[in-house]
Amino acid sequence: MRTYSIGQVAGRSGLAVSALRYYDELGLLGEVPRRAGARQFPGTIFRRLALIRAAREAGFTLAEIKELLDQRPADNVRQQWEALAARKLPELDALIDRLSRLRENVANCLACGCLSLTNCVMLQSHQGA
Amino acid sequence: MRTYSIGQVAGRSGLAVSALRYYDELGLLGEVPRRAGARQFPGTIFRRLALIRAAREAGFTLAEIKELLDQRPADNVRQQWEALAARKLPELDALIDRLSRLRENVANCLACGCLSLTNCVMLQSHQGA
DNA sequence: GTCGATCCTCAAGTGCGCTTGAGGGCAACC
DNA sequence: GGTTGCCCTCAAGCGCACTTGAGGATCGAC
Repeated sequence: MRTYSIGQVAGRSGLAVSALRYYDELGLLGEVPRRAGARQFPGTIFRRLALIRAAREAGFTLAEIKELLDQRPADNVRQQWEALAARKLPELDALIDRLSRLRENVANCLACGCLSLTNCVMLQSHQGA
Repeated sequence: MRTYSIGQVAGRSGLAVSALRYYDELGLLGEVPRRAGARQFPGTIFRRLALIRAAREAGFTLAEIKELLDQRPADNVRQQWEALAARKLPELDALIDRLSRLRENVANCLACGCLSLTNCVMLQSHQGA
């Protein structure tokens, strides 16, 4: 079974060597065998890293991802994932909504020159109590 | 002309006292008069803070906001703002797009139980070279 | 005149996800 | 056997936007 050095994994995955070591330190990469001290990653590392990246981009923290990955396959991985995803979906939705509104406001301000400070949407909608 | 203590400004604006002092330190609040050492904010501070908040939420850094606010009113504030907004709009759009796609993927994964690891969109679209 | 609330400064700490640097090792190639 | 290249650990640093803590001043009320 072919294995990969940390440099090779970095090259293929696009992650920095330091990031991989950091993930390993956090325990995100599972058991990583060593030969003469050097890490020897199995081919399955790429799928794992892809999952980590996808989860990161979806807004999960590394701690949450670890929590997820720590489940043994036999355990309730799926339930865990569903729980995390279900928790994150509304957050994602809210974020997208908020950003969309802001985008509108920024565009409006571009049009109105809101720093003239008279009737800008952004200013009005955020006025303190 | 009524003035406000830092605590009052914090209360009204929802910002922490420490954050206000931090903004002041960065020069975001302009000239703030003092009496016996204590800051005495004019009523206009709330509008200014609202602008700062709006800009922050739109993704501007405090440094960018300072750059913007440092322009004297007579200067090209409007040009500056337009430049910043124009620079930020595409970033906002890209971010919104990315998040929307992720939202879809997370929703799909929720449906497919992607951690069974066979044919998940998220995994496939992020597979390394 | 002293208590408590509020204010001040300055330095250091926090959280997250890494990166950087110092100091060192092993393995292969020439 | 020396050089190159990749690997290692451990500790510290970074960026951003703050927060926290130590140590101290000032004010009004009682």
